[in-house]
Amino acid sequence: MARAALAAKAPEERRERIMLATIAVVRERGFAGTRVADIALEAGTSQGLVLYHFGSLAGALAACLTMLEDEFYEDFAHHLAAEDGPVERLRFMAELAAGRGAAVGNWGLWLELWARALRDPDARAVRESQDRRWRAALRRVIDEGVAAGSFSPSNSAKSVLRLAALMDGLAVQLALNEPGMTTRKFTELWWESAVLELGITEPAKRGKAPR
Amino acid sequence: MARAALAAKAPEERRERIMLATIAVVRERGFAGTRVADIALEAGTSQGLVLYHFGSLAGALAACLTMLEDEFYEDFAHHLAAEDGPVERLRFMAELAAGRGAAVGNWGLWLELWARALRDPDARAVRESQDRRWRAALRRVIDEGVAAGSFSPSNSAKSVLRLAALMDGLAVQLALNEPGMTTRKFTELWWESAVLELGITEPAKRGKAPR
DNA sequence: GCGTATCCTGAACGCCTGTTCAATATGCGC
DNA sequence: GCGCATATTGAACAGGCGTTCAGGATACGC
Repeated sequence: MARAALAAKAPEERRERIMLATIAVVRERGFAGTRVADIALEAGTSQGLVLYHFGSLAGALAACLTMLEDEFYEDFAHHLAAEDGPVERLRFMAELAAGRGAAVGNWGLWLELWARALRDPDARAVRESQDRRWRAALRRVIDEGVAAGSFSPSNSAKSVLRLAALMDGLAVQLALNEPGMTTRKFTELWWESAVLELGITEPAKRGKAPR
Repeated sequence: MARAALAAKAPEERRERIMLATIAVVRERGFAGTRVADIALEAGTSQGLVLYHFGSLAGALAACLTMLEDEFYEDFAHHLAAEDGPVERLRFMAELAAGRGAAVGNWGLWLELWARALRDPDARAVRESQDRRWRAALRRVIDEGVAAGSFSPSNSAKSVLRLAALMDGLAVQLALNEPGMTTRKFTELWWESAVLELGITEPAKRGKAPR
């Protein structure tokens, strides 16, 4: 029984280890620089096995993309629900976005994804889905804040677009280590914009809200 | 004499044609997908000549990067100076950014550049230089507006960062053809943000300023 | 006109790398 | 234990592609 479970799981574990290795390599070398040999080395398996499980290098990359997507969102939704009010939730999103460097898939990976999405339909689908989910979450938090009287945006749909876009733009600088751009600065700049956009009055209890 | 001038220029023209071809191919296939053969075909020359002039594929790509940089900025600086006030100039920058799709090097190329800048020092230098120049221009326009009494930002340094980042973020959506994101929407969203950030009162005379 | 430096070509070379495959190992049902 | 299905390996293969190179064209100085 124990051995049966192990046996049934062992290949699955190998498979997952390969996916994790793929993410690691992509993060280090980029999509264009990722080789089957690198993945195999990182995963501690043979090249053949990578192809056995995923059919091709492209297949492995695609699998790692969808894994990234799910992984990130699972964490996010879980933690977001734990926050106890719209202002806190918004604050949480700001900090999470700023911290994507440390969390799963740093922003560099996102830049890679954007560029790849220009040509690869899989990448495009993943990034579009991510984006949609992120904006929907933002939208929900803002609506909640409006209902609670904490926010008073002049046009909440536009505010969602702008605040989401601002995050992406700040992320570019963060990912490229623009001198002067830090996680803290990211949060600060974005939060001030949110305050301006949404007319936030009540300060967030969590985190060190700038000004 | 005429022949001498022709002879002296012909190789230079060939060289430039190759650079232009390189840009064209990169725009179509991306950096990772650009081959020496593609460039040669596009330029109507032999593969050998590309290597003769630029030493290597990487050399050709680097040359096309710096060419892109100069080309864009030349146009920009020229037209910006032609506008006749801070509000108009700011408006011009918004429209130019939104229209980078049509102008030299569409936004897709920029995404490529960002991703490449993660690993390639040349790309990083180009994109950093571009970014710095763009922000400096924004800064100058804003300062001018403050001096003229048209703008009253609470913190102009931060406004520059945010407005520049917002452009990049909106650009991602534009480059990826996010449904609902158009050149017009780009300008509209950004301009409203600028109004909010800078407390612009006087409307721009040029262009169809939203609201 | 002739030699020479520069420019240009296209074929050949050789490396890199994704993929295939035959052989081997592993574990499970019986 | 036996046989079969699945998993795993590593070596060989093949195609793509950057780079090299030997040769030819071109134009200029003399």
